[in-house]
Amino acid sequence: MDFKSVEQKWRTYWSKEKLGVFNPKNTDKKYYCLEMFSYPSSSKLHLGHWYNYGPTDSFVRYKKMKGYEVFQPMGFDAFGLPAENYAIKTGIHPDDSTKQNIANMEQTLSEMGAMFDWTAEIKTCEEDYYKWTQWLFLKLYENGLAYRKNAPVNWCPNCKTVLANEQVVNGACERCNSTVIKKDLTQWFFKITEYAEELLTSLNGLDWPEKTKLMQKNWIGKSTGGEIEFTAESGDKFKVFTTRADTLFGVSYVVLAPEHPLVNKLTSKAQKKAVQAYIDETLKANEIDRLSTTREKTGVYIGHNAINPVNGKSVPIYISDYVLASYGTGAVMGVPAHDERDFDFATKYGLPINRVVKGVNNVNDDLPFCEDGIIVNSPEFDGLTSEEGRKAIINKLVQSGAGAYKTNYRLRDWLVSRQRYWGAPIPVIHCDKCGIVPVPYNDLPVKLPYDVEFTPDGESPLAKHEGFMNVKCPVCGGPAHRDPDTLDTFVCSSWYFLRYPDAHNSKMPFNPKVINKMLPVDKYVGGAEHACMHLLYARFITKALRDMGYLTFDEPFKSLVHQGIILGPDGLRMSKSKGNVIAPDPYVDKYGSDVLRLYLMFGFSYTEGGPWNDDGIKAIIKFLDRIERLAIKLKDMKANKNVQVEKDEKDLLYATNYAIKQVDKDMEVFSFNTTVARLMELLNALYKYDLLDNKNVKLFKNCFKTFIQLLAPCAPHFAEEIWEMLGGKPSIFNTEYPVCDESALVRDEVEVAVQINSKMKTRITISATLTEDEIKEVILADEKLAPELAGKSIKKMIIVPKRLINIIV
RNA sequence: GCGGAUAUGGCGGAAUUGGCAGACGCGCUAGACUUAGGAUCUAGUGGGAGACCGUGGGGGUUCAAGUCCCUUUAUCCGCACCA
Repeated sequence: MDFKSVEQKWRTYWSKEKLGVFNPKNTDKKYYCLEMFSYPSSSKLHLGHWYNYGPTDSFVRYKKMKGYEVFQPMGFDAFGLPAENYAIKTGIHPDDSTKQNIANMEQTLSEMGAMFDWTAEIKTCEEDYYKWTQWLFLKLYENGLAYRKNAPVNWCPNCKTVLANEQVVNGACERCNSTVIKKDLTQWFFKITEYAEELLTSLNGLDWPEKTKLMQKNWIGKSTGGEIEFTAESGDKFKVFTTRADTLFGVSYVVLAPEHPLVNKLTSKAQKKAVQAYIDETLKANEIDRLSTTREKTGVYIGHNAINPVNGKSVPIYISDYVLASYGTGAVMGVPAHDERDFDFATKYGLPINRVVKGVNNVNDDLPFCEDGIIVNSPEFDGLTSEEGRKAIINKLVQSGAGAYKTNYRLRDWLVSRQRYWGAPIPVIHCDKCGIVPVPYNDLPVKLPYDVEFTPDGESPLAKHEGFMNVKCPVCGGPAHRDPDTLDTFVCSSWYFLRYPDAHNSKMPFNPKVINKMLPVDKYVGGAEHACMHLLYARFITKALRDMGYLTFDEPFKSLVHQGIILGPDGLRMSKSKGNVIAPDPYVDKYGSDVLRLYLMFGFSYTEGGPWNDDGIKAIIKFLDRIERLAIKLKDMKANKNVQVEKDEKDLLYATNYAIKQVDKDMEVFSFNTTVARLMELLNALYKYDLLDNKNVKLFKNCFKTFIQLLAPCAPHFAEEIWEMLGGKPSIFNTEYPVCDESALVRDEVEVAVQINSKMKTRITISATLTEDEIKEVILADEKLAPELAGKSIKKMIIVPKRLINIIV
């Protein structure tokens, strides 16, 4: 088959017939299947795109044949850092390079032959999209969900620029190799923590991979405990958060994060120098290192003490980098006897280690003992369990005003400011008189100016652009300036699924009437690397918009699937530097897009992925060749008068209906490799039937046509061509999906395994309808088993219907 | 470090969820057909002469474990400014 012209022919046909275009009249039968849109990083699709979009398109085509009105949109997550870096390197404007990349990707996406609804395409860098991203920002601001505060950024003192974590290599700037430090900037945050509890609890109702739900759960990191107020000798008060209030009597020191606001004030003169040196060092460390439990604990005494509210004891205040300003209160109490990190710390700095919990029932309670137990050395609380003690101690502190119950989340508010050009400008104006003034809705979008300079010299191109920066205050009319920052691209992707069903609305980001019918997304398919960020942000935005009254659903993605990762032939992640990148295009050129798609479906477990291997391609080519040969043969086969349905025909019908049933089941759960395996089995059965002299041609042809229908979602161009060759009316995707005839699957006899003492002995074929007693009779009469059973008494017989019999002697 | 996952023939991968391990395919072996074969068709293919042994290693539960429990090793993914 000349696949090039065939594939072109059918793509043209599909496009003419608007096969992929959603018909809103059928919204009641809608199936919204969404693949994560791609970043237009280069001009070509890589295998990862193919792996995400190809098999998922087969799923969508399968759903279409099952009678759904499918909606499968595609777009581009077009803002982002790489385009800007590329501009700095080459001078090519991000707008130009991005648009060029998108045009190329659209071309290759169309060659894939996926049934995307291009009429709903989105590009996040276009004004008619980012206008609404800005609208979203203003809505969140209006509802108290966007606020400003100081937060550290990676700062390269040499380039005078903010760096992404990715651009920091071993603590140094990737460009100039200077040591990167943390620098505080006032930045915008979204208050995702306000939804922490709901984001956690409503995970339960989602049809998502369990591991993804678990990762989000851990990421949100709920812990319950108390906030306890210590008073410094200076009179300043600060709180610590703890889940182990039961160990409060064991506190031998407290630790503030080096960034804690009180550090400067409380540090004694004598310790100033040491403390400052430690803080400077901390600014260089990244968070992963700081939280490492095996890293040696370091810290500095600040020359000031604090009073433990429960017993009035004075304990030293330290700073240490293992305490993070961003979690809890930025201060912790040190209980060396019952916490490993505190134990290490106390051992190193010679601090007292006071046991206040004992293990029960002879458990090994060597220190540090971090489990719950019985309280000791804590006057009126001795003898309580840890559980009771936590409550009793917090209750006492509540009365004295020095403590409170507190639920803490590891989840932090979402920092959305980026000191960069290529993103959606933050629609806010700063006025000396009026303060922060949101840009009026009528003035949206705040357009990104095109005429900017890209130099790696510090300030972002927007901050230097006077025409952009200088504006009149919308309130007082006085001189004011724009916010020079742009929004994190995760903001753009946190609501794009809401835009697709109403992509051309120029009055609103979306019409609630439309999208409340079209959403939630029925199936979302994309990489597992998004488990904690994108997927959490999208859930948050959905809930926020719901609470503002725009949406009537609580969750954006009802059902979620992660595809795996295709590795290089060496089993390692593909990368240019390793030289193991496999490009899809040569395969598409040589064998066609159906072959590549089918191989991706057959050669891997979809959710696992794995190393690329050329040999697998051959299997697919052979498979399609076999189909085509049989089709050509069948085409000229004249219907005969033989309409018998005997053993061979029954076998063929069994194979056909078994395939219908299994393929249906496997497609539904994205088990594409077994889908193709079942199709190969059916083809083998068809070939076997073809060997017979005396065939029922009509039945043969019908089974083959059913086979082609089952194949169609997986090899769409090829199947259309064969379908047409056999006199079928295109498009095959408008035909009804085959229905399994269960009666063809009923077997009179079944083969069961026979074990003696759980060891496989033999297999016997018995009638499928036998009762347990009858089976026992048959077994005992079986001559193969007689010698095995001779002289032994049967203790027990375990019968698993239609599968196995285990005789215990 | 923390969080999440994975490990099955020479290879990619199956296994109705505790019930015949290795579906389907690649590769390999033999045969058929052919002027020819890196095409096609047919048959075989976990290891071992064998009793038996086999799902990363060790231990356990069970009539029965790839599947459940404990423990251990290796590899991969994410960690909040890559998207």
